[in-house]
Amino acid sequence: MDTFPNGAYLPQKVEGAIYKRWEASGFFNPDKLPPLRSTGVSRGKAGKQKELFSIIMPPPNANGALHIGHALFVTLQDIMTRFERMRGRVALWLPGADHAGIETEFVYRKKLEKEGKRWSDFSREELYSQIFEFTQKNKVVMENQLRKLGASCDWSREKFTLDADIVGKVEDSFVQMYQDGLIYRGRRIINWSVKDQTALSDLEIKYEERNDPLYFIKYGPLELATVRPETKFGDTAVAVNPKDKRYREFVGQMIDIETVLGPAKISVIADAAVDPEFGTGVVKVTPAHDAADFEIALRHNLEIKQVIDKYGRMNERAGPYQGMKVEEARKKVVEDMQAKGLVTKIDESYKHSVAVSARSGGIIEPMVIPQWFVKMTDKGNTKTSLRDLGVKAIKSKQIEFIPKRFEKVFYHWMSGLRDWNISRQISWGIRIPAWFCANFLRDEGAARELSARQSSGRAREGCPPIVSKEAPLQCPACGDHNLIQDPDVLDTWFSSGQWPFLALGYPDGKDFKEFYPTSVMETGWDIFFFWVARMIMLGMYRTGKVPFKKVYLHGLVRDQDRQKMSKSKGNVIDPLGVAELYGTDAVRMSLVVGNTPGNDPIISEDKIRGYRNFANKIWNASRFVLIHLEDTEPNAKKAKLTKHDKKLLKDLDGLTKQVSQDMEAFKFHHAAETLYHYFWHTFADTIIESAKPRLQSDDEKDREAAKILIYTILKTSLILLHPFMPYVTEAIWEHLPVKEKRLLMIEPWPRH
RNA sequence: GGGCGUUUAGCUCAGUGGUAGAGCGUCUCGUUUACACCGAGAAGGUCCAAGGUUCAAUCCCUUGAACGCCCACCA
Repeated sequence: MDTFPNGAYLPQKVEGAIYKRWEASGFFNPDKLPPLRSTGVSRGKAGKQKELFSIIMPPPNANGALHIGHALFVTLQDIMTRFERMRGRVALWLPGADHAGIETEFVYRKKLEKEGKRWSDFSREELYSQIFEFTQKNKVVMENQLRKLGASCDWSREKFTLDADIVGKVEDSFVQMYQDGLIYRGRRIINWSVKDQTALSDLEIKYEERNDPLYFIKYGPLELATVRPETKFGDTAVAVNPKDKRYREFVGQMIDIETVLGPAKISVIADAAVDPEFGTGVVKVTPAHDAADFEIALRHNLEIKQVIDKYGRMNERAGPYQGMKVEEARKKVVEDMQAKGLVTKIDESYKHSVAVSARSGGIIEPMVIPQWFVKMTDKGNTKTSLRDLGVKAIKSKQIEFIPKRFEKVFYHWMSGLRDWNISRQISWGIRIPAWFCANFLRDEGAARELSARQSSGRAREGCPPIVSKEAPLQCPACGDHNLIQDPDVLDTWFSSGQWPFLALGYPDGKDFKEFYPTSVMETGWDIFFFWVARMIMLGMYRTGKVPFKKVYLHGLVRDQDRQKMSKSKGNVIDPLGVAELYGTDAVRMSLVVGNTPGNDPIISEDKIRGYRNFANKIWNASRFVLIHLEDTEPNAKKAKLTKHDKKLLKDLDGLTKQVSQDMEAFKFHHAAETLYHYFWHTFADTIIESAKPRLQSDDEKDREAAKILIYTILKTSLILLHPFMPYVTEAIWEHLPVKEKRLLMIEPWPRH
């Protein structure tokens, strides 16, 4: 028994070697799984149909170390995979890593800053290769961390979102969607992040409540309220509600107004979007810098006049205020208007929401800049309406959410879908496969001076963009040879939204044909819209099938005070650190027990310690059993089981059944807790205790019965516990006196 | 302004139309040779509130409260 030392279980001494043995066995690879021993039939053959299980790992961002949230998904997905493998399925868990465009670019910017270098010191190509190297290094670190956490994924199939074949397929999708009219180059109001110097999608911004003064300003005969007087240079109308009797006489008129730049004329329009209750019921319309105003401009064909530039400074239209930052200009404009007596009132108590970049916190300036958009809805065309495709996938029950309530969340979000801006003005990512000729660029530049309706509706005067995977030699319309590729890159979620089928080798790959649609997608609810909803829509569009049959959504790991863990708060639990300290199994158990789908789990070091104790309990109870076996399996023929023994073994079957049902129903928290309680308080505290005197009995048959009893229960318990606590169970399994023993990871799950 | 969720023991959470559950914590006892990362035992709950359905409600329905979250073109 020297390989099975006394005393405490020391995970640090066994985990590394065990993972190596698993990996070397090849059993992570579904192609290399051996037949099931119990039946002798080949794995996965139930009837003639192979029973497959597949799960695609949400690729972690290759820009840093894994955090506790990653440990949570590893635990849940590994539990599923190990369970399915043991019950005989051809189980594939496909790992990957994400280049994570904008996030990685920001991380790398900070890294450069720390090193005293500047982003602008490098060419685009230099930066790209530097960041590529950076992600490759991180990827290796992450892979080893995933190993440490016990992930039984098939490393031979690992994919990176920038692998050449993946990039090619993403470009194919772009081209296809362009041809289908699902992707278009559009001139619409977008979220411009001044700080980040890129456009962001609606999901990448958040709203912060601010207290800004509301200025009441004279506009000739009218008076209106605004928080942004500095944008008045971009006003192209004044709007009132069509039902508002107060202003009826002005609608359709040009009114004379006095401004800080002198007298001017502006038209008054009526639009239902104006709330007569707000302020004076009159609103200035600034289509270039306000999303609502842009919509109004579309309805009334107003001119779009940009007055703020990409750096958040006033442009030439602002006259004397040109070059000032927005905040500064606001102050000056108000002062000058006050001097002219144009400000009638200032409401200092006004509260409203301001859009900021969710990532950097920088202010969002709505602007009209040409971008690439994915059309989310297509009236009447259910084949190309991404929204219709997505809704259909859920309505038809081809996809089931766990927990179910996310169905409602999904429909709700889908109902309000707006077109998705997928171009980012950054370097790191998949470059947009579109080329522009001089004519195109001239035309797009000129379009800035056109009205909303003109620029969106008119036939192009210039050439269209050339959307193609390969660089074209010349513009087919004008013959220009000096084509430049669109400098922008794709939103990361555009590529990761296609991950399930891309990672499996769509459209011709063997894995794609075999494993798609995948069995389950397991991820956090925080990226439900970003990722899950888009995978569903893009999967349906591109492959005609759902990307997965079930979606299991876990929550955000929080600390004892329910706070989100973050480095700045200093409340993070480093999963690798605690795994080293208390053992991986303890960390995994603490992440799964008491954690129901869709809810945020709370984890503390105390909880982890509790399961460290449990691992130790398993270790020692096993040691006790093995000491009494003296290295041989107990002989059933010699044993005389009592009625009570038989009842206990029947209870064990009940446990197996209960746990199996829980696993199949994705109630991992319940299965884990049931096993914990059974092993410790039923098996160790009661059954082993009462077996002690019998193990000393003079009656050989009674002695043998006691051995059979505790050995049988131990064996079954180890199997059932293995998906949850793979290391300690495998470590003990090595010492069991089983003939022709193989790894516990492929031991058949008991019948139930 | 819409929508979603939560509310059960001191803490973290399960759970069921039929006498309320676990872990941790607390208290008492125990130096039993697998384990002190242990064992035996105990205390501790109007299951958020009110009303309804029912023979019976913590669970189903209605209304409300508190807390949390998501969505939204709040000038």
